[in-house]
Amino acid sequence: MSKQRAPGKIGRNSKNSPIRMREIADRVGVTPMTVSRALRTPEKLSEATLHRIKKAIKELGFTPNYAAGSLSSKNSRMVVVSVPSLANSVFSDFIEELSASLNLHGYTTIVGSSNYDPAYEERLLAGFLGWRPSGFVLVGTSQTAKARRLCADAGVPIVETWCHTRKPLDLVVGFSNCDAIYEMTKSLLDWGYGSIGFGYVGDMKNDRTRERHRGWKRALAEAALAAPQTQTQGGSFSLGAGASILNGILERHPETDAIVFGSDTLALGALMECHRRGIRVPDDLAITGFGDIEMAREVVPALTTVNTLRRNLGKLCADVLAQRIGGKYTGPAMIDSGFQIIRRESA
Amino acid sequence: MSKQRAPGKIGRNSKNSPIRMREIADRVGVTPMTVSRALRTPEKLSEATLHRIKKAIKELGFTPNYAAGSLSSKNSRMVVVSVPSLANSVFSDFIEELSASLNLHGYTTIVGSSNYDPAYEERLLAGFLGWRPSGFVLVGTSQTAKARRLCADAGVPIVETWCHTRKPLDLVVGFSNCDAIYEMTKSLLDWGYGSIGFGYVGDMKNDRTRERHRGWKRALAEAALAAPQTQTQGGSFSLGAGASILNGILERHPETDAIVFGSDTLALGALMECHRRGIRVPDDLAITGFGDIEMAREVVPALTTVNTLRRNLGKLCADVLAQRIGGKYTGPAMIDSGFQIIRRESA
DNA sequence: CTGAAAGCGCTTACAG
DNA sequence: CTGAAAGCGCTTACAG
Repeated sequence: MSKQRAPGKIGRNSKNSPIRMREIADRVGVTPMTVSRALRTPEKLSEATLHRIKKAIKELGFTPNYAAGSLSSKNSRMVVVSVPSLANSVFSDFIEELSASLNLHGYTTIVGSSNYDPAYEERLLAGFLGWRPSGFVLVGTSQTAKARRLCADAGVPIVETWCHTRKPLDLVVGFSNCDAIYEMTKSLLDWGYGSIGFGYVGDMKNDRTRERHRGWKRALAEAALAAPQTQTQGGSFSLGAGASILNGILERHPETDAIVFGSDTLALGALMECHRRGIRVPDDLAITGFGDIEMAREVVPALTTVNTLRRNLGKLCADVLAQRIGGKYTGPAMIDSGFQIIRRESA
Repeated sequence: MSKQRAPGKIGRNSKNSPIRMREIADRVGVTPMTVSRALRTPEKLSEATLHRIKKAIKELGFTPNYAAGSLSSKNSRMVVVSVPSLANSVFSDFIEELSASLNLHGYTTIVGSSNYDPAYEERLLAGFLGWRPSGFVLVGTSQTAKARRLCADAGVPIVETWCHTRKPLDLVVGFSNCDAIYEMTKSLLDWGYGSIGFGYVGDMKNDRTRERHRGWKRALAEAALAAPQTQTQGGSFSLGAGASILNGILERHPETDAIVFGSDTLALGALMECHRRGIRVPDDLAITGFGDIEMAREVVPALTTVNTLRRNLGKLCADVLAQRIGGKYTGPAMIDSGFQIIRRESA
């Protein structure tokens, strides 16, 4: 099927007329400044002039050069978003909503996916700084110290999200990971489970992992239960990691009757492993996740999990950041976006 | 947990020293032009000067202003990528690899997710044009005619991917959707299935859907089999849609012994529905997907599917586009990235 | 190997 | 309501 035809010249179809405000202005008989006003502050123009300019813009197919605008106004209208991963739909849904909402406010979104690697995240953020972003959205607080300084020193609004924190760079819009897992673990205790493990990936340098772990431990401590069963796994948030964690916990603590996982992906991987091993869920073992991705609802048995309202959160972050950039934000420095425990069949 | 503390002033930590090439130049005792050369063409500088400039850049923490560079060089080093969705990991994996590779080549990636809505995609692309991108990566060929014209008229390299096409805008790097589903359907026939349905979402305006449908039909025609069982579903590529499609096909064609789905998500949704309805897979019904997402490998029974090597494809698109932008691409106008039929338990 | 001049396409800050 | 001048921070295209 591979055609060996060589590619053509670029720009054949191009009109090759670099349309600037100058061209619009000339056609209408005004100066470029008036064209600029038609785009930014149309209310300052006479209706007749505005109408003719708009017509010329449409006819000539003019799109203003953002780089020029960014340079002269010192306002890039660009927002940098740093997420740990794109592969997990909790983040891709969040970004889709965030990006669409920011677009409505007139901002372009640049997404950096660090793959849970703070060093790579730092390099990405350092590079994005060249665009002189108008604002940042950072998932979590576990960036390197240098990366956090770089963002803060940019002197523009920052929204930290997907977490709570006592030392925000600027604004925080998110949920309490600790409270969410605390509630989930307490619910399991209420439902009669007594030997509850915790499964996660990576290490406690990650703020969300650390907080979720803390919530689990706190709930067990309050119930005067020991909290021995915890299991981690190097590598990434994969289904396979969930299976490994399950096996690790059951090997060392066969009495375990429930496992709280730090993500839906891990929980689903464990659930699949239960199918393979013939472990009945929830009769032999209860499993809970975190995120409420679509598969959580559709898998058999359906997964009990935490929903963190990620689409709402994306819109909220966008709206708050846009207001803050515009100097119109008057709300608190920290907004709790909440969460919901969703009980299904797996626990 | 929500603190009612008001947010602080922005830029408190900011050094408030707008570091430009001017500042670096002054400190070293050269002109900004020499600093510019240190970044773009270091081989043209004396080693001593280069060393001192690099030192000053590091000490002052200088990042060049990309907007200024973009404006003066008419080279934004920005690549626009348009995908139908971020939620499906086939695309998020592709983008992660594409974006990381483009970053290595010195390009910033702007991602637009259209949610399978060509009208929205057109608006997104039109907006991105303001950044004067250096290149485009477009998934599929089903953009609106106007959107395709906008990209072509930008006069920069374009890579169309995730497909083959006879009328490329510029370059094509992708796989044949028709061949892939043809091979899958033929395999099912080889494995003894005789009444094979096809499940998809949306309509035949989408080039990938159309091609996959064609592949299925062709395989059945070659085997002198009728191809009655096809079922679509409005809405999006969700697990729920997969379940609906399954039910629709089985209701109208109870003799169906295999269903080829146009995506893993649909296939997995159908598989879950089989669990709920007590339909044994593959004994009562075989199911195949498209994409080979992680869950395909881990689900029970594991899913037979098509792997389209999306990470390789992302890197390939990035490398080809970067070469083409640099005027160094000498390969064919169309590169076949291939696919693999992955047989697992579900068929 | 390095520099002085001009300009990229906008917006700011005055003026009228 | 509209315009003329200056400048944002780089790079191009000469010069030497």
